Amino acid sequence: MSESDDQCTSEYFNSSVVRYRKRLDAQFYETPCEEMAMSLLGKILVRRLDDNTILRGRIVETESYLGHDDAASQSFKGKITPRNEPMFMKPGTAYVYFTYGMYHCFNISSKGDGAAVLLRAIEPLDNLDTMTSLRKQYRKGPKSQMKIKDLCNGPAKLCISFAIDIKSCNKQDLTSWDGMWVEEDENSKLIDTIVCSPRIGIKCEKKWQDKFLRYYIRDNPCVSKIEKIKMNELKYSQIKNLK
DNA sequence: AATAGGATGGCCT
DNA sequence: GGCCATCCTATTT
Repeated sequence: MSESDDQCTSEYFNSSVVRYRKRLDAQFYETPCEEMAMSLLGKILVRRLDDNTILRGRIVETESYLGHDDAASQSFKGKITPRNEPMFMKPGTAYVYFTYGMYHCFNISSKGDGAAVLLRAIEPLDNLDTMTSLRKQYRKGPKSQMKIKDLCNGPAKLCISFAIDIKSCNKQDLTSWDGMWVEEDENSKLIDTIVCSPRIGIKCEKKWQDKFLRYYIRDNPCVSKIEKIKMNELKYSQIKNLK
């Protein structure tokens, strides 16, 4: 495999057959925010560290931030600041921001006026030892045992596990950068049900606080939080326009 | 199992 | 100066 091929695809093994996963391209990201958030479920996030270690995990939980009309969005009413500028950049641009004085959150810009999708949880797949090490070195005090499902089950946790921060990742183009990208995966077509719920941790006008703009794969153990009451459930095969 | 409070600093008004 | 798309630990039930 040539170096340029390596930037666009990766190989994996299944029943002794080498298959190739395709990097999601500009056409994939050229999609309205809510559809993109659902389409990203099941896809594979890939991160290449400076030492060439490749981290992989399956995206299992996302949230839509719709931009101009969305009271919970940092780009509400079209507000552009130095921080949220990537929300207005080309679909497929990484938007990483710093929050609560110590954490990062990772979004991908979508089609739409200042719209982006927040990645909230990932099922770790490759190089879990590196992810565990990154998480442990971030903590202070005694390092308690880390379960696999706890490595990336939250927006800030997945940033730590995947070494995603502003300096290294913000404003990068995921369709072309060799430090991080998202891959197609045939298993994403096998998702049975997507659960929709209100978004986590937002405080705004109730109308927008209550909207079902969070999406996760039902029954996946790596989702950040499961609500006690029954939420909207959508059959994956019946959702229109998924890529 | 559920809840409360502290950590910690950039951003925006 | 207040807010914040969070996480972790300790405490209570």
